[in-house]
Amino acid sequence: MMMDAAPGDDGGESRRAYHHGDLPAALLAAVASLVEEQGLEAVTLRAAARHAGVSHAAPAHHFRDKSGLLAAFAAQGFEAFTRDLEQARNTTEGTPAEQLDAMGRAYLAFAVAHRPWFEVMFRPELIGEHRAEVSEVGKRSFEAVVAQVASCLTPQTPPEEIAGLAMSAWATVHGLAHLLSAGPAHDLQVAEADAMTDAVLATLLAGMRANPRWIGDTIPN
Amino acid sequence: MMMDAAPGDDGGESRRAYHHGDLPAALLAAVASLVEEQGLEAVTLRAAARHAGVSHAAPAHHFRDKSGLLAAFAAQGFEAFTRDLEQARNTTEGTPAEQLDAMGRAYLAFAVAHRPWFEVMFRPELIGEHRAEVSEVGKRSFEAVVAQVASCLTPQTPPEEIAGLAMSAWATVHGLAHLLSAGPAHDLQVAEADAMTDAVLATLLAGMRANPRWIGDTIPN
DNA sequence: ACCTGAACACCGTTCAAGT
DNA sequence: ACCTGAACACCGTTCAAGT
Repeated sequence: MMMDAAPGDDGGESRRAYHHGDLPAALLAAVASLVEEQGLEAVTLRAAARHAGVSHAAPAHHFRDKSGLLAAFAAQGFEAFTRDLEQARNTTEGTPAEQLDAMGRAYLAFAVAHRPWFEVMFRPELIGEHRAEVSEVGKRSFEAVVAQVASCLTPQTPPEEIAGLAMSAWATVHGLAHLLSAGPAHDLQVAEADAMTDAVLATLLAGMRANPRWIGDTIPN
Repeated sequence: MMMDAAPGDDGGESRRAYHHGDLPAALLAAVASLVEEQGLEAVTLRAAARHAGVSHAAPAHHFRDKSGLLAAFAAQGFEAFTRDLEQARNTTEGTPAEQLDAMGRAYLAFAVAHRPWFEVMFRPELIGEHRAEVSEVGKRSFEAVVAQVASCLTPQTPPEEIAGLAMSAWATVHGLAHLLSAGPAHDLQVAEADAMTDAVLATLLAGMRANPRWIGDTIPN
């Protein structure tokens, strides 16, 4: 309430809606709070509509179906994710390897801090036919990692080799993130999470350092 | 039909049931074929009951609720999984490192060949309150990996260090498995899967070899 | 003990009808 | 254009009643 709407300019297809300034945004916010408070299973179209104060049929006018709503939610997540990854790199002064390490920790921090987001982002069956729009933004996250891995390698490194090492980094951190999320069910103590993170990142970086193309420990001039 | 039931001995709590010799087993088989044919979303208690030829209320007499049925399904999965991992080690002659590599490939093969099983096994929210029974068997899978990692390290290696390296191996392979499953949604070409597997396992083993405790490349006497 | 049928409170989706 | 209300076919779960 008390939104400072742009006074003059409220042009053609702007979002002045029936009950809200922006029902799509209200529904996405509803998804976020539902998933935060009651878990992913509690996210239903009807509950989101209730949360936004509209009828259960209203969401259909903005998202084709439930997976459309979740796809939009996942896309938002990937944008925040990419932002976190890039910020971790940009605020870390030091070697490319140290920046890559920081990105790995940012990855894990995101997975822990925004578990539901993370879950939707990597569960393609939830977004059904809407994969295209999500993989668009998801690719940008992956490219951020690839770029950093590339900066740890000699400029002549062929793309397939960069991709292989980037995949190593991505898979390692992603797997740890997944296990730390699902882990409590399999007796992985969260108390050990920090020690595990250090150990896993150390092994990953040691493996990358073994590559003859590695130059990640020298700050580029 | 035409089951060779034990002729004499069909003692007290044996599974001679109403319509089936074993409705619980029939329901688990129904879950397997449902998930195989139509995906995990198609798995409902009612559909499983239909598949088994019983009323929709029948499953409640054998599994407390839907998550109970899925927990039993996941437990079956972990047993098969452990079997595959141990078989990969036992049928690989060579260094401990080569056996570990074989286990990693068995892990990935399982995830690809039994994607739905794999999915249920590592989605704790699906099994709800029944985590205990699943983590019981799940722990055995993890222990198989830990044991093999331990055999790649000097006997004096402290348990925390073994755990850290085992977690590296587990997380790396698990992450790759997860990405290869969810990957098609994020433009990871399956065509590259084999190359990625080789690259990721090579980096993992290189990282483990960098550890001063490593003795995995010599066949124990 | 094992299973059924009806009942209840929820879903997602569709569609005529309202403004 | 945007939203509602009713309707439809599905769920999971419970529970009296049957054998």
